[in-house]
Amino acid sequence: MDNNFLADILYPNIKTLPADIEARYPARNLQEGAKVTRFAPSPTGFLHIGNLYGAFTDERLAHTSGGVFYLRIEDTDAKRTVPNGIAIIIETLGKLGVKFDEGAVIDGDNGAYGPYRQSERAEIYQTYAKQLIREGKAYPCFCTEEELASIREQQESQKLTPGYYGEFAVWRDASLEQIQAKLAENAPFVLRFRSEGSIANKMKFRDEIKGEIDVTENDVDHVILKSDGIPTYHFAHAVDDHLMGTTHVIRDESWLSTLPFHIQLFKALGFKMPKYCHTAQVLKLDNGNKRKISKRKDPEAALTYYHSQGYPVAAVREYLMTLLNSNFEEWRLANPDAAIEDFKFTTKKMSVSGSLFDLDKLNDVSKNVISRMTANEVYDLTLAWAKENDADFASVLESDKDYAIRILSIGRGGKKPRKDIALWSEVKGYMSFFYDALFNREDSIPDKFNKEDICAVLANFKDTYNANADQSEWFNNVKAIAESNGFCPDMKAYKANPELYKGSVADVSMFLRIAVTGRMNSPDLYEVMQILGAERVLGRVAEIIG
RNA sequence: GGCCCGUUAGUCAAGUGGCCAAGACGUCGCCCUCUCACGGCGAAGGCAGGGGUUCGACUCCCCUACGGGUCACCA
Repeated sequence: MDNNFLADILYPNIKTLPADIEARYPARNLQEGAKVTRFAPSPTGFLHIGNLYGAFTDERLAHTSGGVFYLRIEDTDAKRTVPNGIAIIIETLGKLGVKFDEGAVIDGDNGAYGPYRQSERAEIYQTYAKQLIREGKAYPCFCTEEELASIREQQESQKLTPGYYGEFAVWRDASLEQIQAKLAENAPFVLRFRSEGSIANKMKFRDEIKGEIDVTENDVDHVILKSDGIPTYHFAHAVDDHLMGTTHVIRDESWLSTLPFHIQLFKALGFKMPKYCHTAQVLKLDNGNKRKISKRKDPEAALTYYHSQGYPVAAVREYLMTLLNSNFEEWRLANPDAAIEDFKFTTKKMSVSGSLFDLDKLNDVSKNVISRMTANEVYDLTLAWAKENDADFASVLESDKDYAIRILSIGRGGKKPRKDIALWSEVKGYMSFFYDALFNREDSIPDKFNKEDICAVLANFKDTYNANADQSEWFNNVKAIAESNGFCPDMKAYKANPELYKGSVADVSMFLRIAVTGRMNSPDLYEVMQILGAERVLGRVAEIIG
C-alpha cells in the first residue's frame, strides 16, 4: 500500500504539512509552573452547574499560577450549535465572574492561538489526519450506518464487546483498489485511527485529581474525521490542546473511558500529553439514588435557575468553591472578608467522588454572603433582580431609594448581622409591610386574648407614642402600658406566676407588632416604627382599634 | 455484559497505620430574648460487608455488594 498516494487521493486539497502549522503556533512564553487551561463547550447556549464546576477549576488553576485561561468553541457537531450560543455562554459565565484571557469572543477571536472555533479549523485537522494516513496510522472506512448497525447487532448477539475493532474493522486492511473503487462511486467515508492497542495490555496513568488509575489499552479503530471532514471530539482535542499549548485539561470524569484512545492519539501524533484533571460529577438525589444531574430533567441544573431565583453570584461561587476544594470552608471561616482570589486553589483538595448538590447548604452560604453586604449593595442587587423578574417591586424600590436603604439597614453591619435573606426573590416579603402598596395583614392577634384588652393596650400606645423617644424610652413606655393594663412588664416575674396576669410584655409587643406590621414576626419593632414614621404607625394601630 | 471510577453520619467532608474518627449544612433540645433572625451551648447520627498484611487499620492488599460513568460519523 502506498500510503502517500492514499493520503493524496483521500484529501487532495490539503497541501499544508504539520510543520507549516506548527510554525504558526509557537510555544507560549510563560513563567515556570504557569498553567494553561481552557473551557471548551459546545455552543448550545446552555450551561449547567457541572459546566460551572469545571470552568471555575479551569479559571482558578490558570489564574493562581500566572497562566492563561481561554475559551474554545467545540462546534464540530451542527446539531449542538444554536444561534447566539457563544454569546450566551460568555455572558452567563461573565455574570458568574468567570472571565477569559484569550479565545473566542462574541464576534471573533482574541488571541494568537486561534482560530478558537473548531469549525474554522478544518484544514488544520485534515493536515494532521493526512499525515497519519501517510504514516499508516489512519485509514478510510466506507461502512454505512446500516452496516455498522449490523456489526453491532452481531456483536451483541454473540455477547462480544461492541465496536469497530479486530475482525470487525472491515476496512482496516482494505486494498488500494477497493478504496479507489469506492472513491470512484463518490461513496462517503470516515477516517479511522488504526489502533495498535490490545485490551490485554493494562497500564497505570496519573490523573491530577484521581491519582493513579488503571487503564486498559484501546483496541477500537475510532473515527477521527467524520465524512464531512470535520473531526470528532477526540481528534480535535489532541490537535487543539497541543497547538494551543494547553497544559492542564480539566474535564468531567466521564471522559476517563476514552482516555486510552487519547493517549494513543497524542503518541501517534508525536504530541506531548497535557496533564489531565478528571473532575467528579455533580449529582442529584433521585428516588433514593444519586445520579448525574441532568439538564433535561432537573431545572436546578441550569445556571439560569440560580439567576432567576435570585441567588447572588457571590453565593453560587462561594458554594461551588466549598465543593471544589474541601478546605475552602475552613479558610473562609478564618478569612471571612478575604477575596476568593486569595484562596490557594489546588487539585489536591478536589473530591474524587461525586457530590450531591445541596440547596440547604447553598441557602446558608447565601445568607452569610448577603449578611456581609452593605445595605446599598443589597439594594442594588435586589433592584437588578426585580427589574428582570418583578417590575412592580422594582418600581416600589425605586420610588424612594433612601427609604429602602433604611429598611435594608436593619440589623445589618456589626458582629452579628441578621441572616435572613438567601435570595433576592425573598426580599419583597421582608420589606412588604413597609410599603402601603404592598402591606397586607398576614397574621392576626390570637383569639385567646380579650378584644377589649387588646384595644385598651393599643389605645394606650396610640396616646403615648413618641416618635422621638430613644429605644429604651420607647420600651419603657411599652412596659408601662403593659403594667397599667394588667400585663406583666417583667418576663421573669411573669414566668414565675403567669396566672397573676392577663399576659406579659411579650404579648403587648405582639399586639403592637401585628397592628403595625401585620405579622407575628419582624425585626426590632422600635426600628421598624422609626422607619415607618409616626403617621403610618398610628394609622395602622387605629385600624385595629376600629 | 466489557472497561473504568467511586463508597466516612440525611448532605458536603477532614483523616493518609497508633489518643474516646475534625468541621460545616440540616434536624432536635437548652440558653439569650418583646417576636423573628443572629449568637452561645448541647444532642442524635458515620468508616458498605468479608477476608488478609500488621503489635495495631478509616487509612495498605484481595474478594463481594452497592452506586456512578462509558461503550456514536455527540461532545
